[in-house]
Amino acid sequence: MKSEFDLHSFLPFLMHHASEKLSLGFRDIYRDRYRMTRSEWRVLATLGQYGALTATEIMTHTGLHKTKVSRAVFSIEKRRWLKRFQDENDRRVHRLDLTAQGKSAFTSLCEAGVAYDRKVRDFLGEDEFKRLSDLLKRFNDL
Amino acid sequence: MKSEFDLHSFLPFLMHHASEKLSLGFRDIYRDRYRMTRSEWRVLATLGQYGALTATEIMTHTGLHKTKVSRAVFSIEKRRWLKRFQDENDRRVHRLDLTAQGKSAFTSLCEAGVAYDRKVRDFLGEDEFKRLSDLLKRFNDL
DNA sequence: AAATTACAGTTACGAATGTAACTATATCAA
DNA sequence: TTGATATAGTTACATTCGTAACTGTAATTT
Repeated sequence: MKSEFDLHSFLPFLMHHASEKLSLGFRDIYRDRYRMTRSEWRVLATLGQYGALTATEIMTHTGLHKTKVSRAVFSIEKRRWLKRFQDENDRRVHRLDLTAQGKSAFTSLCEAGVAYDRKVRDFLGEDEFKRLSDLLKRFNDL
Repeated sequence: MKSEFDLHSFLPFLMHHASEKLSLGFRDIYRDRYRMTRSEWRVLATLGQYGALTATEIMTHTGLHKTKVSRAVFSIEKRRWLKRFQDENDRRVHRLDLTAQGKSAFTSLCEAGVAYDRKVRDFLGEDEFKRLSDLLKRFNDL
């Protein structure tokens, strides 16, 4: 069976592999250090970076499905890494804010993130790294 | 809380987003057309491209975990898209080969794949597309 | 040859996921 | 105001997933 199609050159396949390699490399860090899942890491990172947000705002920042956000928030709350505050004007909404412990975990993982970033940057080279970042951003408009 | 870390510029995050966008675009096709999962599509594509293989060979080609391969093979077999042949020399091993129906599904999805590829190529531009492919391939060595 | 180790592939089980339904609240329209 | 519709977030349920244990066979060691 022959065809002009080659799985190993198929961009979704290539991209997925590179993406997994990259994601898992960093996942090892937050998993081993704090037993966190990817959703939890993303929620933590978003709250750490932007301060208090609602679950919906976290969704739009991270692209996570609302059930994932809900579960990740619950799990982070259980660790006492965040507190909820009911919104005064809209009682459906909870403001979510990291505690000191949550911030400290965020800071620690940020450092790891920067280090990981540097490692990848060194591997690819500064120019290629930048080029790749820019290219990937274009996919938002696909 | 401020930091030099920005989730939206973090390569694992960027890459994952681009990857999902790309993968899901194509997944719609094999899912709607044949109700297939990603693992099933990959196994089909690999068998279609390389002819009869063992489960282990499929693993190395696709990077899928062996349980995923096992389940995908089982599911494709149930559709009668592949047949198993026990290896003469090693009875642990099964040679897996697509049936005419399997090949026909593969051919149909290949065409869709080539079309999808062209669409992405047009979107990115020929040069950028090539550059991205090359860049992604480098991640195998990370 | 018997015992041990390695390997191909499957299965069991708990964890994570996605869809859809749900609760509670807010907004809009008549 | 009341009734209909929309939204924030959670929960239930079925599916999928990954890890580890398992089965059967082959290869290696003693």
